[in-house]
Amino acid sequence: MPRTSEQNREIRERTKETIIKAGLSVFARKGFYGATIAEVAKEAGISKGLIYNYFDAKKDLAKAILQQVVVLMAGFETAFKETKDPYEIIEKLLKETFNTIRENTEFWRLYVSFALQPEIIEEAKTVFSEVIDNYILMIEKVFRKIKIPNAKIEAYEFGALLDGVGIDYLFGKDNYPLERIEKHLLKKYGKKALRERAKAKL
Amino acid sequence: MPRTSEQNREIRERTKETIIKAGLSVFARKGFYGATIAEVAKEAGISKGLIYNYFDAKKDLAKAILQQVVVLMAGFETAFKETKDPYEIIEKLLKETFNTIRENTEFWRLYVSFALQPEIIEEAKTVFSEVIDNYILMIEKVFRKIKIPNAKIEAYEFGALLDGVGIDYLFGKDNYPLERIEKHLLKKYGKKALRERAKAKL
Amino acid sequence: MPRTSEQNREIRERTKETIIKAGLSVFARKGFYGATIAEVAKEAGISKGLIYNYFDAKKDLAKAILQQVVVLMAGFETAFKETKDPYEIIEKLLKETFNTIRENTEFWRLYVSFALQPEIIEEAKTVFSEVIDNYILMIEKVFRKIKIPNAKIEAYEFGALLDGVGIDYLFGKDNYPLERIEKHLLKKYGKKALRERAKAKL
Amino acid sequence: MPRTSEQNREIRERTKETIIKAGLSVFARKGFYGATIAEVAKEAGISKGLIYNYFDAKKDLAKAILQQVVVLMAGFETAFKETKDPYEIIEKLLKETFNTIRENTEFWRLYVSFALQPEIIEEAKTVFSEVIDNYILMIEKVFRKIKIPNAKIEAYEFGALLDGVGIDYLFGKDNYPLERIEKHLLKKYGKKALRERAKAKL
DNA sequence: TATGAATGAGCCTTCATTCAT
DNA sequence: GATGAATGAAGGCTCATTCAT
Repeated sequence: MPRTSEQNREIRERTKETIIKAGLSVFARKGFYGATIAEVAKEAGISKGLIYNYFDAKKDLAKAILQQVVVLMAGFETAFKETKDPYEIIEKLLKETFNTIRENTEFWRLYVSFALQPEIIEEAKTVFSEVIDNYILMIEKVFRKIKIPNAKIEAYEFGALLDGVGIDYLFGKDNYPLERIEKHLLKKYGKKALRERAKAKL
Repeated sequence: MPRTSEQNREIRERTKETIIKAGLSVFARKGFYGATIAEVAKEAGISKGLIYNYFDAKKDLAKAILQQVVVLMAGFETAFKETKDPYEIIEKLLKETFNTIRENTEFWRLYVSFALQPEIIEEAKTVFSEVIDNYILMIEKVFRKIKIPNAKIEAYEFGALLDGVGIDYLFGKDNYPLERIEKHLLKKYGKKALRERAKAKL
Repeated sequence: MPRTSEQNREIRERTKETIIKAGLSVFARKGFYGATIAEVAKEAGISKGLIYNYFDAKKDLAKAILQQVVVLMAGFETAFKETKDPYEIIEKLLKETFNTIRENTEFWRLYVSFALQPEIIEEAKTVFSEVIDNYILMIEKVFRKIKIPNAKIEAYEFGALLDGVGIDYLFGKDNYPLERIEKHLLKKYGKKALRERAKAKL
Repeated sequence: MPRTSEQNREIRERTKETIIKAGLSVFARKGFYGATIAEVAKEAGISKGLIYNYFDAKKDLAKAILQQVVVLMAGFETAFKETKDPYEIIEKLLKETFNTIRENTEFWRLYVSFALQPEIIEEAKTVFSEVIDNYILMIEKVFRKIKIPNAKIEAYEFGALLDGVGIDYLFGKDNYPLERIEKHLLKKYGKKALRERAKAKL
């Protein structure tokens, strides 16, 4: 008895998911060139050939993974849309970012890798630009709400700061004082400090 | 009549230089895996084989390029050793960094690439860690001199900030408000602002 | 519908066989360095890449061929384990060896090549040493059984003699009086002659 | 002042000698394919280029080396032309051969290598055939003189025996009972034994 | 849908050979 | 005659991709 098309759809979806997940893992660990279709297949527990049933080429798998990364990052942002208190948003954002840096280091690396090698996936740059822009925009709004002067540029600074911490941590993982920096920034961008900065301008 | 060994030394030096320069360019554009020895040779205007007369393997060329990058960065630092006024150091440092980001974008990219792929060159991580550590240390001293509280962690923040700006600029080059951020930071880390921060602590 | 693993096993076995056979032929004709993976592939009627689906490196193919040679030689020996009459064993051994020299000349050449170039396959020396040792040991036993004095050293002589004939035949194939030497040795190591030698000692 | 053509001739001769000597050494150690022109040059203490001033190609150097080997072997033979006593000739021959096997192992290997890979030097086979033929012929004469029956075929056997010992020694150097075999053969081909064999036939 | 054997283009590397000096 | 920098052909090996089943 052949499968119904509904069953097939489900299978396809599940398999695709599996492949992307495996790809995410392998790509993050090895980078685009270092990763092998064979290894992705192995990690996914399927055959090499099957991957080509779902993706036309290695690059297309990378594209799908990129999308996944974007989705994850988007989810990361929207998580704060419900939070009302702007100070709380910032605090959560900081904590969440530091957690990501700490725990999903490889994931971070993938994110940077993609962005650094636009020759692999043209879309990468555009896609990430958007993500970053949104991120910055969100921060900007928050800053604006709490009357931080120069909100826009301060938002850029905030974003760069976190990206920079992430990068520097990647470089010198073992000795990087990630915790201390986190505390430092939590204070610097804490309610009290931000309020003072807002006042100072007046 | 054979060439004198002096002549040969010169030739070798020049050719090596040529290769490294070409390598720097190609590696920066394509990344280690994306770059091809053939392309490096073409860019250098020499034969593939000749490269192996100077470097044992692709990795060794990468290593040499890495060294070059380090030398440049080291020169970058020492440039400020003569400057006495701490406020001036910071100003110069900022301006210089922004110039590098703006003009040597590809160079920047290579720097990050290397650091992100320690599988390629083991030394990369160590080497960059040291460079960064020195950089941070220098800033820390300056901050300490002008009584910025938390000098060490502030130095880390400063370094991360600049790295982050560099990265974000790489991501979204065309729309990134590099100039405005530069101005912003020049103010934020300007004499006046820093003095206030020093006082504030008291 | 994918092939059953049984089918795959069969395919792999057959292909591997094909490759080894082609390798044996090409290696014997050209030697390890002279032989080309491309040529082996061509001789096997497959693509270059496929060889690496079965062997990690050229050396490993050589190793497999070496094993094949060893298997053949081992089979060669065991063939006489059933024969009881020691004189018959020697006669058969001689005839068999001369047949091999005559008909499997290339095979012989490969055998010697491998043994002469242990840089290529470390195991070669060990492996062949064992084969030879066994061979000598077998002869020694036979000699001992028929009371030939100095059985051990005579066995070494016997082995050297046959190896030497093989080599000399390789050198000067066309003019080498292989048949006459065979007859000569059949007589010299024939029942009658050996019995006399045994008696002589008394 | 330019060199006289006589001086030049001398220089050329000496240099050629040096190259061949170095080549002999390197080829013996590494085999034809394993040896490198660069290494030969280094061993000779000259430049790569200079070799091509004396030999058109690697093969031609090999050919010259081959000739050298032949000369050495020929000298080996002629050394006995003066000896009158046939028994002494055989004894000397045996001792000399075993010495060569023992001390000039690498040289032996080269000899065999050349003979085994006629695709490298076509002449090798012819040349060695001649050498061997002469060798055999000489033995044959000696055997004939002392009335050994079947002198010709016995000579072939004698030659094969020595070649075989050489090969087997190459295979299993460390454990091969070279000394004992030497003694054994010295007895077997000693005056007393040979005389008996001569008588036996009558 | 799924498998993995098979293909072949492409890349790194070696090294005999050439050539400017 | 001598040097060694430079060339380029060739070969080993990898791996994305195809295809028969």
